[in-house]
Amino acid sequence: MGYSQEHINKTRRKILEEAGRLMRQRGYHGVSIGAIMEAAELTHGGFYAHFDSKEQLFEAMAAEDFDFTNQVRRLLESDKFDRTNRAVFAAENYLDPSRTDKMWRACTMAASSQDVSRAGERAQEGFTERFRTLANAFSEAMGGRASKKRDAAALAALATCIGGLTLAQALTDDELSEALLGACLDNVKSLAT
Amino acid sequence: MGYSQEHINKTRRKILEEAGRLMRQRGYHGVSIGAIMEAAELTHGGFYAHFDSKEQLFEAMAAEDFDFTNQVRRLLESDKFDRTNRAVFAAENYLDPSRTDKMWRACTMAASSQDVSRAGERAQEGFTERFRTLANAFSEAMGGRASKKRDAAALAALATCIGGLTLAQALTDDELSEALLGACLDNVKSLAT
DNA sequence: ATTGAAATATGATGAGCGTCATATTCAATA
DNA sequence: TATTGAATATGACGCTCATCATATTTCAAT
Repeated sequence: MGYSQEHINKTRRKILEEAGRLMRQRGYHGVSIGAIMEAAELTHGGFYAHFDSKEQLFEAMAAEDFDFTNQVRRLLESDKFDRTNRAVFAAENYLDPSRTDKMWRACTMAASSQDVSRAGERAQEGFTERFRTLANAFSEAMGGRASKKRDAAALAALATCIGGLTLAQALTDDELSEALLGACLDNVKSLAT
Repeated sequence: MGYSQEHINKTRRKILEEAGRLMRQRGYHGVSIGAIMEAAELTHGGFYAHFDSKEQLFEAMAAEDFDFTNQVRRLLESDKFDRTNRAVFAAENYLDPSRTDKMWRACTMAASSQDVSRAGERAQEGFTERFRTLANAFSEAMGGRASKKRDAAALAALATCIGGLTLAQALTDDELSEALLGACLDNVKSLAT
């Protein structure tokens, strides 16, 4: 009876993807349920068949999130690039100046972390778990053997990348923006070796 | 006739301060004009005697901003601390774990940069100018003589500090949070020498 | 003391919001 | 094919919001 589980999952995922895209772009309070459902090619009322509330949607988005952050993590974990330092390769990818484009707000950490810090504990917990996973992947993708020191370097590198991209997206001066991204990349390079 | 210029200026500044505090804490869309004016001990209608719109208020806040960022900049520029590296001293101050407290969202760069990146060009211009000033002050507070390399190191250090604090504020795990701040500080130390 | 322009307060408007009650449509099952 | 429970659509609710028109208060200049 009713729709197939596959269709339901697909719809839920579509809503999550559009919600993520719009919330990264316009912020949590800058997007309405109606706008999200419209982007998912549904009507506003049906939303509550998939989520209990807007807040719960944000929690799911912060935790699952089909976004660029996860792409980077997969890149870090892939063993296709082990010839050289994978962490540096990922950072080069991440700090690409074209990411500064307003339409390219693809990384939740660089676009919505401040919304997360204002959200409830559940959203923060999901975000924290994702961050921890990313930090581990980053550390393992760096040079040298596993150590507290390497973990710390990975944390600093992450902060540099995410902070750099966040700030670059807020600057109007393209020259300054690119200088910032370049400086961040250099910093990651020296941290990774 | 009417109120003294001093009183007007004081009121305008009070509104700006409360707006800054509330917007850093709850986000641009999370605060109403009414809430801001109430915090400034005025009523909502009088707002438009001081600002044309909410957007213009945000522009003024991003540009002037009586916040912790400016305190840090003044610390960087002060020559009271020239015995050792002022940049490291400022970073130690900035990356204090107690800043993670939700009530302590004092730095515009670590609390509102994502709102700025979603705002109009005027707000971004003011923010950019403030960032540039801060970056220059940071570079001058670092070890070694002036150079492009030192400027780049200052940019990376800024991204690390601001990114680190932003992320730490979004994490629920205090241990991870402190490890992150510590790793960022270590990174700034090595960048500053 | 009077004045008057500007700051502040009051109240209203129209739009948009999250949520929910209800109706309709769908497709897997019997 | 008929049934049925869930997904989706429609429409409405109460509320909050930014903004503005209007009234009131303030106090420096006269």
